[in-house]
Amino acid sequence: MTRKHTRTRIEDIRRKELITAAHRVFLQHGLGGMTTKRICEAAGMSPGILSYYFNGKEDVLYAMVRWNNRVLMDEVVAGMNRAQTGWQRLQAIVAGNFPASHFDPTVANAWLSVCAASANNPRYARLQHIFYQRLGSNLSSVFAAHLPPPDLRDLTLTTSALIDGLWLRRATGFALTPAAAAALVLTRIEAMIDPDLRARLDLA
Amino acid sequence: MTRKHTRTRIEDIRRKELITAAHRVFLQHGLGGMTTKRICEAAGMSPGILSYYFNGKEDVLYAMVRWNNRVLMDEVVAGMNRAQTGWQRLQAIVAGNFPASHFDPTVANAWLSVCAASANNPRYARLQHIFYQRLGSNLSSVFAAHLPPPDLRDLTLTTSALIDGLWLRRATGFALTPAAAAALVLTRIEAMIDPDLRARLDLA
DNA sequence: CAGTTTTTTGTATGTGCGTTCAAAAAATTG
DNA sequence: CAATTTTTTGAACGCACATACAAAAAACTG
Repeated sequence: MTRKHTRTRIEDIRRKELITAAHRVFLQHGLGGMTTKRICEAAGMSPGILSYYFNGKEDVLYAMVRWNNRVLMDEVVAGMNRAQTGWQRLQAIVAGNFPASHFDPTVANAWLSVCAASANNPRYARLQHIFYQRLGSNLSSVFAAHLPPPDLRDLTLTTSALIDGLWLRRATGFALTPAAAAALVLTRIEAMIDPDLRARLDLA
Repeated sequence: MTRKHTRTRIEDIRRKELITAAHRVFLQHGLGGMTTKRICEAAGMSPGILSYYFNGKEDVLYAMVRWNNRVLMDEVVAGMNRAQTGWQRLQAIVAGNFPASHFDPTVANAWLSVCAASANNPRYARLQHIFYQRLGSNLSSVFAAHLPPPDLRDLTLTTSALIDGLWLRRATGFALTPAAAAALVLTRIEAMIDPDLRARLDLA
């Protein structure tokens, strides 16, 4: 039992070390630049170790993307919980999609390479799907009581498209701060809803 | 002279054949799935031929992306020339960015893989830059006389981000027709400018 | 048609990758 | 400390690919 326990602990430690190492390589080289050698090197281990703790490179990448998505989602939820009004919840959602420490060309490109890879990787596609659904349900929690479903659908689509598009432009090196990006999205949302609704969001 | 002429003609023909073959492979497999073997096979030629007419695979890919961008730009310009009013010119610009025959998940993914590759390929990055600048200058030709530079800049950024974002969503399989995408973008632009300006665009 | 040049072929070569695995090292146990 | 199990190593293998190149085929020439 003690033996089993120790074994499991080390296994968990190594797996997490490999995942975070993979994340570092990912941010620096993008999904295409991630090689077994580089990941293990970044983790300070031998190349062969990867197959011992994972079923293959794909497993590490998937775990890494999953972990990364999880962190981002948690930040958004935390921000929403701190919010008092509907508009503040909206601010938290938008701001959470432009994390100050990660809205830069390198990270944007890395994220982009995952989107591109989703085309031929159902597991990545699934993670992306979940991500979009989460964004949609967050926005719904703000607007559902005030908008008919078709308008809500349009607003959700526009917002997510706008966010993605800004990330894409950032990937090309376009000068844009996280705050400016968030402000731009919020301004556009304001232009899309009627002033009456906008006012009500400051109360609820 | 005759000899030289013939040689050049065949060279041009083969190069174009390889480029269009590369384009077909590109649309089907994305940038990452393009191998010399596949390209030459699609062109009905032997694998070694590529090195004879190009300096390497990168050259073919670059020529292909360049050619593709050119075709898209030409369509937009043609549409703009047919337009009578400012609003119609805007419609042409937006519609031209959602070509009916190419706005589908496969093409969107292929395009996305180029964006991802731009990170480590200055030549692709340059093509992308030109593409965005062209979109910006087209939009400017509609709005420049009516908007101060900062507003114009914001409108251009929002519009291009929205367009890119919709392509990105389409890449994930999101159900969206070219017409619906164009209509959505136009609706959002309408919401961003004041009604007076909107009315004037139907005249000029 | 023989001679010459252009074009095409298919194989050979080198490279980088993911994965495997026997052996070494380290840790654990009695 | 010896025995056993767990963990790590690093070289070896197979595969896919871009490219080079000598040989073959085709086209052209006088």
